[in-house]
Amino acid sequence: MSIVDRKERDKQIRRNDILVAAEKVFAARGFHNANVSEIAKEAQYGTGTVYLYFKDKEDIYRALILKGLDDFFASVQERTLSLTDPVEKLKCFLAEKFRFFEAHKDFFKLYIVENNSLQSAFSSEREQECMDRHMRIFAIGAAIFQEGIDAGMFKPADPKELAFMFGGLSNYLMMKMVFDGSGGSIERKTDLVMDIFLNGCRKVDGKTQV
Amino acid sequence: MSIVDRKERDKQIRRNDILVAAEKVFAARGFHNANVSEIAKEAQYGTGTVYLYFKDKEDIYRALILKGLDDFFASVQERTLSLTDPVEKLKCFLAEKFRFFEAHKDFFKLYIVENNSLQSAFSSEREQECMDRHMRIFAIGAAIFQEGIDAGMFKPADPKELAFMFGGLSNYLMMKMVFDGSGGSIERKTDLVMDIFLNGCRKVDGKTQV
DNA sequence: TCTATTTATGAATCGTTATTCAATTTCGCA
DNA sequence: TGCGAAATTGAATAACGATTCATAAATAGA
Repeated sequence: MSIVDRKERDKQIRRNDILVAAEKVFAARGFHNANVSEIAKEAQYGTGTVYLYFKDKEDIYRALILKGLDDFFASVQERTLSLTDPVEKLKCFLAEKFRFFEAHKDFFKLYIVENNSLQSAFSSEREQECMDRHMRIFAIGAAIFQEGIDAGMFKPADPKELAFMFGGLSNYLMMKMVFDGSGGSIERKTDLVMDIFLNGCRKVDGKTQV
Repeated sequence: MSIVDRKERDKQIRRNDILVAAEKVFAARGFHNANVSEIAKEAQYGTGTVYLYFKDKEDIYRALILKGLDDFFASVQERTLSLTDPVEKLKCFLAEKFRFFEAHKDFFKLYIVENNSLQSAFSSEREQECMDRHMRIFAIGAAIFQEGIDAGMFKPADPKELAFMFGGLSNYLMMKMVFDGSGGSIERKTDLVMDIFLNGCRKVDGKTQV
């Protein structure tokens, strides 16, 4: 058994080496400009070896997105579950999003920047898997808004729409941060987004309040 | 003169035919998957003809973005200039954004979805022109927030950051609308975004208010 | 109408790169 | 150590598609 086990484990290690290299190369040059031999070289393998672990170039990309989303989902789930207050949950979700993507900037680039433009071109079996993971994460946000609405804390609105906009708001702030390094600490960005999304940017004293 | 003029005018017409075709093809298949002969066929010209009007494939794409942004800028500028109240300006800007992109969905796909992933790969002379136009539009938003802050209507904050997030919020709602047709009327979407961004999604009666 | 000039064409070229595969190396085992 | 199986390799293949260019069509002016 030990030998079979080790082989399997080594296989996973090699597979992972390739994924790590691919993430770097894809993020640096974009899906279309990255080439497989480049990924292989980065991972210190021969070009053909890559094809022992992945069906084709797209398969590498999908596996990468899948792994990233699974990791993100797991970490959000773990931190969010113990909380009950919707506002706290939302804040925790957001902070984790900033933390995770700041720690995985390459993944962020792939996921937010590249992914959209690839959707249309591809339709592998994995495509659906990726979409499932994406929706699962989206659903966390939508559920929190639903809870908040039910609890009378948030205005009645379509929770999916809210989750969508909340995601957009935070993604854009993250983009700014990933590309030009601005935005300040995770704490600051979290508070900023929470404040805008929950309270708005309108000043609330006296006559300017509507 | 008349002959020279006509030639020039015809040239512009042909150039525009190609741009119209390219917008359609790029939006449908993405920059990398679209091919030039496809664009030529869509425009009812031979492949080589395209190269009489554009330097290369990227040049077509850039010209498209440039034209779209110029049109958008002009229409926003025109409608916004006469207003004085920052909130009204913002609302007008947003409504125009929804109106414009809803009328030019293909352009929206190119600009929002494709553009990000192409930034890194390209660096033509036109690239800078596109970025200039982009910044010019962004500046309109940032200026409105600045005015609002100065007038004491908005919370003191970095107007650029606000403009960025405001853009993200509305883009995401637009994406939803462009891709699955949801979101309701322009009026409704505008009000939704304005309300969230200005007042937040928190319910403001009694104990739930902080 | 006829020639010169401009414009259009799409087949051929050329470069690129994903993918394959025959040859080689490594590994497990006796 | 030596044999067969499994894994690795990177050069060769094959497909694709941007760009060019020799040829043809259209046009302007005489």
